[in-house]
Amino acid sequence: MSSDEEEAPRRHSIGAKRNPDTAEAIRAAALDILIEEGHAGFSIEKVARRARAGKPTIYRWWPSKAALLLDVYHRQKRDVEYPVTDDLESDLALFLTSLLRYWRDGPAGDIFRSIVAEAQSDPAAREALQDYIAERGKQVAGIISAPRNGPGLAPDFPPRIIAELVQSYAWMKLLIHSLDEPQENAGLAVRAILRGAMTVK
Amino acid sequence: MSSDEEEAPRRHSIGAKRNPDTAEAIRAAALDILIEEGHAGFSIEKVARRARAGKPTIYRWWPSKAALLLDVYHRQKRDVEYPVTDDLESDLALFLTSLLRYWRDGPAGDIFRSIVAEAQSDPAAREALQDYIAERGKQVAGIISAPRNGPGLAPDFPPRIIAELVQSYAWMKLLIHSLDEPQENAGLAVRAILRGAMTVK
DNA sequence: ATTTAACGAAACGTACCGTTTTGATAGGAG
DNA sequence: CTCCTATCAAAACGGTACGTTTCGTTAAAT
Repeated sequence: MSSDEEEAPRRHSIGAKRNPDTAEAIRAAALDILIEEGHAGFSIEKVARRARAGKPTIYRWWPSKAALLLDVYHRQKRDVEYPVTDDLESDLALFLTSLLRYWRDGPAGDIFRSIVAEAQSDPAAREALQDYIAERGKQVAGIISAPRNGPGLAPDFPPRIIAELVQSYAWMKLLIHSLDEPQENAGLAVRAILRGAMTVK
Repeated sequence: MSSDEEEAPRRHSIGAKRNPDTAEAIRAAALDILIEEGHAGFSIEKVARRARAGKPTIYRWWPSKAALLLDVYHRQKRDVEYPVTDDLESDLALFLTSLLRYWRDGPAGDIFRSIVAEAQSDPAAREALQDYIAERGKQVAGIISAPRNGPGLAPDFPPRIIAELVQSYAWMKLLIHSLDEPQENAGLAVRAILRGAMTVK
């Protein structure tokens, strides 16, 4: 149980401009701590220690925990598919399962979980999260509204609602740590959303 | 800015058994603080001060913040409808809109938000939350699977998936503070889930 | 009458918050 | 080349909350 836990390159000011190494060390430390200790063990103080950075340096560039987490999340390589084929249902199912896998297999899920939690305390984080989900919602709506030869969305149906349904399903699975359910469930959810779960009349 | 902010009945031990007044004062203080200051301002220390209770008393009966919050949430009068008529779609829409209204108009939404946030740090809270959602899921599945004269769920379709879709939609609206959207959206979501959003083939 | 358990109050050591101060560093403007 | 300026790490600040321990009290339980 050392005090810095791995990495610790001594750095210092490089003059009257931001040191990119410091910024990167802070982001890396934040990510590592989140992975190793989870949201409960995450603090700016620990990030500073591990990155060998001063706390003021962190607060100088990231006004809050949420800002740092959002930055780290956005810089993660996003391995999520947004396919557009002639089969809307399988496109949406593929999006959903790839999102769930992306959250499950890498650190992205842990980060996003923390952001959602933080957004319940920090109004600025909440706004950022609202904007983010709206943004992603548009992308999903892009899948949904793309021109297809096969059957598409009913013309009067707002694609945003469908996007929200898919997204919120993924959110809940993330937040209650049920990302490792069988893939069939996600497929069934998408099937319900697009083709309905009721008996045909 | 007084130190106790309203209520503060002096209490003491009533012998070798739990004092129900103390328990109630603690729950009331917790609720008030959550309403007035939100999740960010909520702490066991504040609850103790406001309830004129000792911190050990709180920890004696509620092992964590999450336990206290869950207790308070469960004791809220639950004004949510679980209707069963011959029209499954309107039943589910009524459930969903009444849940959203319940969260929006009273303190229940604030409490539940805090619980979800807390569950991202506290494993015990997470388990409790998993159990809770499973429990509620069964109730919703009860609506869905109830015998009806009208058309019901496709026989091969697991009701749990439908329940989860409806619940997760409500969760997201809660967590990003979008409970005051027009009711039509909830209706559209339910329509999609039950009858599909695609053009009929 | 004695044991037992809960209670409020105070204090403990630890951790983190967000901010301030200090002194070293080196780019940028004139 | 010289100052100005912004960044940096480090240390310390007062404040808050954590979860626990210690103490003196109250009164039910036995």
